[in-house]
This record gives sequence, C-alpha cells and structure tokens, in this order.
Amino acid sequence: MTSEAVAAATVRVRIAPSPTGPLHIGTARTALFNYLFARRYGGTFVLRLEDTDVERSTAEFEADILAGLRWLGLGWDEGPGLPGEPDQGPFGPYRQMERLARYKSSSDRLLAEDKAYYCYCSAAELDAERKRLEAAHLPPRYSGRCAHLTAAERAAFEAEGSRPAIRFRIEPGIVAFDDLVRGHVEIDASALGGDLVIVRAEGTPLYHFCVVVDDAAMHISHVIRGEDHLSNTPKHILLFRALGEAVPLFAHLPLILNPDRTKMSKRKTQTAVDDYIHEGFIREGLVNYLALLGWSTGSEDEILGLDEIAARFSLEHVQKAGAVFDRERLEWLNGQWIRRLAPAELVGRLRPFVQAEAAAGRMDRVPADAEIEALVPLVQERLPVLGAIGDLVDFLFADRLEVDPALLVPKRWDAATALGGLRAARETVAGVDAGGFGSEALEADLRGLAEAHGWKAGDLFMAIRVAVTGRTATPPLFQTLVALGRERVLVRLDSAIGGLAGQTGEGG
RNA sequence: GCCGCAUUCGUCUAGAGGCCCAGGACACCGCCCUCUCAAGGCGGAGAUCACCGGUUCGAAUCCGGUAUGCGGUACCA
Repeated sequence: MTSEAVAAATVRVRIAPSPTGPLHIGTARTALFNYLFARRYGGTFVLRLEDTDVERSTAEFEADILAGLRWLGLGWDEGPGLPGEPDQGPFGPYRQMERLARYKSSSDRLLAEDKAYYCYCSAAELDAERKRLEAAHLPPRYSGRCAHLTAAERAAFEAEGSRPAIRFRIEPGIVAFDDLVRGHVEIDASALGGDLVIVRAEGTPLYHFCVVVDDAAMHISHVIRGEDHLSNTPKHILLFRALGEAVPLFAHLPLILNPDRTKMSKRKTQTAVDDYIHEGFIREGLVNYLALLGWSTGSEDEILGLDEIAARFSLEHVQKAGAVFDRERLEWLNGQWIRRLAPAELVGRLRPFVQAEAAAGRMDRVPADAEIEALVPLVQERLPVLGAIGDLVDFLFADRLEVDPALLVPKRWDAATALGGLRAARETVAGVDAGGFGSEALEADLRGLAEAHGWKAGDLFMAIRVAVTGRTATPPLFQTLVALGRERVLVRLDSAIGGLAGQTGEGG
C-alpha cells in the first residue's frame, strides 16, 4: 500500500492480548508494529483485553501486560483504565468480559437471520466424530447435524436439559483478501472445518466471534497481527460480512521463531518480557531489536530509537518469512543503547540492579547514586545488560572478599614470584600517601616496580587485580584501586599475601 | 490428512531484470590498540540467492512445477 492510500483513510489499529500469561515477546512485537503503524500514519492505537477464556485469565497477567507495554513506551490512545479507573476512549469498554451484552445482541441477530443456529452436540460426540474423520484421513469438519433442526427436535433437546452452543453457518465459496504483507490470499470456505462455534454452551462467546464484533465496533481499519492468524482470516471475513460490517484490511506479520524454526515458545526460548527486563535489557534495546525482527528500514541503518523507527515505518518492508529470535544480537543492540545513555540516566536504570545485588548478599551495602555515577565511566561500555553490573563492581561494596589463591598466580609466574610481587606492590602502594592516591601516580609507581624487578607489567597487574577484586576480568586496574581507596587496597593485599603464603607453606 | 504461507551467509537482513560471480549487521577467526575484560579500528572466512524448468540479449529479482519448513485445522486465544 502506498503511504498516500493509508493516509487517506482513518487509521485505527489495535493490540488485543489475552491475560492468560505474562506479556510475551511476540505480543510485544505485534503491539510495537501496531503502535508504529499508528504513529507513522497519524492513527489511533487501541488496546483491548481478550479475557473470555475465564479459566486461564487473571488480573495479575493483565497487570503484567499493561505494565510491560507501558515500560516499552507503547502507550495506547484508547483502552482499559487502571483498576478502579474508567476506560479511555469512545468505544469501550475495552475488556471483552465487560462487552458480553454486545456479543449477545450480535449472536441474537445472526440467529434471527438464520446465519447461525443452536447446536446441541456434546463434546463427546464431536470428539468421536473428529476421531472418526481423522482415522479415515479426512480433514476434521463439523457434520452440520444440528444445522437444520426442527422446532420439535430443539424442544426435545431442551427437555433433556442439554444446553446449546451457537454455530455460525460457513457458506461455501472462495474467500479472498489482499493481505498488506503477503498479497492476495484465497481460501476455500470448505476447508474451514464446517460451521463455527461462536458461543459456548455455557454462554460465553469465542475468540473468532469477539474479535470480529469488537474490531467492527471499535472501527478498526487495519488488523495487524501474527501469521498464525492468516488461516483464520476467512472466518473473520465471513463474520464481518454476516454482521453487515465493513471488512478491515489485514496485515499478517511473520512469526518469531525458536532456533529450530518452530513458533517461538516458552519451552525453547525465554518469552516473557518481564524476564528480559529483570536481566537488564533496556526498552531502547528491546524495542530496536523487536522492530528489526521482521522489518527493516530498507537501508543499512539499524540503531534506531522508537521515534526514528516510527518516522520510517511502513508495512512494505515487513518480511514475509519467520525470524529466529537471536539473543546475541539483542544483547549487542542493548549494549549499544546502554552506551548511549546519559550518565545520570544510567545511574537511575542501574539502581534496582545494584539493590538486587545487595539483597542477594553480594554487596554489604547499597552504594549511593553519586558513588555509582562515579563508576559509570568504568562500566558503561562493559554492560551488555544492566544485570551485569554486579560482576563489575560488587567487590567495591563488599566488606570481605573471597579470593581463590590459584588465581593470584599469573600464568607466566609461579607462586613464589606472585608472593614476592604482591609484597613489593603492597610496599609501593603503602608508599603513596592518601593525598597522592591517584590512578596516574599508582600506574607510574607500579610500572616502575615491575621494571625494576624485570617483571612483565601485565603479570604484576594481574596479581594485584585478583588480590583486590577476586576476579581476573575487571574495570581498569588503577581506577579500580582509586575507587577502592588506599586503606582497603592495603588490607586486601595483606590478605592475599597471607593466603598465598599459607599456600606455599611459607609463614606470613 | 486437508488448507494456507514461506524459502538470500549459522542468525537478522539489503536487494523490486543489467549497479550483484550478491551489500550490511550479530556471531566466528585473525591483526591493531591494550594492565585484564570490554569498547573501538582494520582484515578474513561464510550464500552455487531451496531445487528444476521456462520467459529474456540478460533473473536473486518475472512465470510454472518440485522439495523442504512452518502455521492453521478446538465449545484456546
């Protein structure tokens, strides 16, 4: 579709998650594409909760989904309000369980027009029928047994106390539509499995029915959703027509895949947006990555913020084939965005992760924001995710350090050399008074020390690094020493010397 | 089984008949930088554009078929 054609129409799109689980990466991406489409063409982005699966829907999942979408920055123009608050928008309510009367009146109308009928078949009967067809290698399909019941037959079922479901008549014919991503699609209605249940015997309406009633009522112009709904689209089109409603345009997005190229699932890939948030992925990184999963700018630009993406977005560059979720690429992009954060901003984002380190006992106190900000230059380019902060700085805020004596001995050294090196380093550090305890002075002195003994500076530095941090990979050593402070450096060097001396059998 | 959709480096992708013996990014490998880890720079390897036929002077790009994969096929969404 050309952008002019889109602009000519009033764009109204929606995301319609079911609160039957935490916000899923796939839902987040579908929401993102809808949001982008609305932003790009000056349209309205609607949020609707599809909570008719009462068994599995919960208020907690609902809260998680709304919070996740907000966290991503995907604000909606119309949708349900917070608990106790009114819904926003002229076409509410936006929770399907609050719209039951509307589905009822729509199904009544279909019934009155004989476009739908009552079906008394039991679950057991339908199951047996399906099994029989399967065994005969035939596609499962409703027989239509209740399609033309007489009033007397109906009365008999009612007398038995059996409660009917409502089925929508699927008339024969070819259903065709022009998908904005896939082009022209045609499906023979005979392949749809027969007349479709739209209301359960127990009285609640089913997804395929609600989605159509609501998309019509909410004047949705473009249905942008996952490819898993492509095969269901003819059912929806038939329902729109039966209801006398305008059929919206459809755009089916490629699926997000597991590494084995099956539809992304919890079993094989981490799917909850929450889990990514807790690992320290930031919204900029996640949004950027998700936008590039199945869409491209058409150019080689790829590090883009939400606003830039919205300005460039169009369905024309949406990919047709499924896309494997690549966590490494997500991490890279996330790191790119972390590096772009202003220091004060990064401190704010880091705070919860630092607090979690303390809560987990890996730090003995929670550092103040100013302390974290002082460390930003040392850590900012070393964080693929915010959660990596602990490994980088926890030794600075831990009273006691566990040091593996084996790590104190650099590869080219033996234990005795390491011991000598650490003792000499201890003396050198002790020789720098508190006033002159800066990274340049320390580096100059320690390099001088290494040279005087004929040691490779890197070896000496590694021994010191392990002694004061317990780790072999850390931020730059001299700045780390300064951050630690003279006294603690001396204490830790002493402790390492003691440990190593014990190892080598030598007295302190 | 039936119906539908898809198929460019391991992965995400650029590509709309000649600019492509296919470009970028992640990952991988080297080198540089370097106190470690990163980051950054430079370079490398990696795709007979699923396959087969056709159209055309010329096809990754158009057409047909085949294969493979995935999705759908519920009184789930």
